Amino acid sequence: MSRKQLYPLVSVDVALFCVEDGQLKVLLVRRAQDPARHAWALPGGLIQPEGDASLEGAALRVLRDKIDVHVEAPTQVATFSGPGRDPRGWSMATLFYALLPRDHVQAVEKHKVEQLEWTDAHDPGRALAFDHSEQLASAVGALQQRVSARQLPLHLLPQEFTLTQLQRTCEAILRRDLDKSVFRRRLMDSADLVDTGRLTEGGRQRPARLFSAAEEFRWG
Amino acid sequence: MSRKQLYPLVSVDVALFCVEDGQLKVLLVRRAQDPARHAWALPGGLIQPEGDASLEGAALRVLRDKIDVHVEAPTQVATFSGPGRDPRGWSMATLFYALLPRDHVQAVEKHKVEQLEWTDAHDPGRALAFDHSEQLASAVGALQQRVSARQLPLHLLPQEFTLTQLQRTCEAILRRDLDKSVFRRRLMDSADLVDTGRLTEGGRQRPARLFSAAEEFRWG
DNA sequence: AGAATAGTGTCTGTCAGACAGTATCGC
DNA sequence: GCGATACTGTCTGACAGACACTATTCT
Repeated sequence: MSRKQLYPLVSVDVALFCVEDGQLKVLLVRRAQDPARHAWALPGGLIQPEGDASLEGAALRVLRDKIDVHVEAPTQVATFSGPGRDPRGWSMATLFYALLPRDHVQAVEKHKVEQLEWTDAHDPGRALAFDHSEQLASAVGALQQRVSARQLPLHLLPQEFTLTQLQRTCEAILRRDLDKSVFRRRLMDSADLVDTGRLTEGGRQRPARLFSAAEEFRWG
Repeated sequence: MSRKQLYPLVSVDVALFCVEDGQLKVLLVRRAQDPARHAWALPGGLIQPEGDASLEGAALRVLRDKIDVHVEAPTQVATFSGPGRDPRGWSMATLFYALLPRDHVQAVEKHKVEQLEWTDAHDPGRALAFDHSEQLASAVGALQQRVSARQLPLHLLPQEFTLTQLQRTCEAILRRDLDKSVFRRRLMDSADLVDTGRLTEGGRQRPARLFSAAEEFRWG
């Protein structure tokens, strides 16, 4: 690209998280087009000023078109920029993360993308295209900070869940064990949780109470 | 502007803070050019892909060109976007804030800008151009969050300062009084402060110890 | 001595961590 | 009863808030 560049390339990238097998996972796509064809990357795409109402709208569109999935409230993390991060020229990418409930993890493959894969978000085990390795680390850090600050990652859980499931989810995000007693004591006061009155069934142990997110719960 | 828009307008805006008279202040400029000519706004400007190494570099350039000032480490807050925020079309602006030491507050006026003014950052007392009122609130919030999380706003202070000055600075940011004993107790452990061994002179009361930022201190 | 600001000591309540104990299910 | 998981109680140490106290300068 040797044209005189008046405008930067503007895109959004999305770190879509889920928790499975006690592990925080992120969705990676194998790129089907240049640049960085065949490399693993976070899903992303260029802004479409005609169609997008905002960067957040663009992030939702990317998830809808590439992964065929809808999420609540993508959260903006930061904007990465510079002349070197994309071979096509001066570019910037605004990074979002989003949380996918564990019972929605049937991400359907679509066109344009060769392959999808859920990978350990803390250690994807490969270099990602562009600056996406750095972006992923930022997104994980932002998510951890939120959870450390007592925000409950309820969007990662099914409609109804037990306190133990919630604890395991937080542990997967923070990558350390939490004390059950401390964890529950803090949740006593939480206005974000509603006791449904129902209990788990079918386990071969004492049933657990089922909770759901309060009507007013918002991530952010 | 009715041309079919392929690229969004990309700019940076900067909330430059200082603390003066026990008040957190932000630098506003009166715009000399359309759009929003004559309106008060945060200093900002369009990205120049030819010259800027990154968005942060663009923020530094804006401060240098418009205000003739250099600051340490502008901090990225968020990116605002949408078709409606600038009359010229689909636009996005990445917001930074920066801290100016109280002894550097001789911001020189330059061309392009009609007027500069330091204004109460918590209550600028006027509507700002574009979405800059919202941006300012975000920047203040981000700064407050940092200070609440124990980060010391040393870049707002002169080279050497007393603990009382530091406390007054934090109070101006958080807009509430802090307890002297508690404040100092926490600073005992801080690796960010170095006791210079010098004392204030010239006051008509007991001299105070002078501190400076540690070599390793970084904002962020 | 008195004003003014610098700096310290101490009591108390809150809360996190650690860990042990009790409860209730299936088998 | 036993294994397994759900849930609760309690001790302790760290720390924040509140507030009174001492220290050191100038006038």
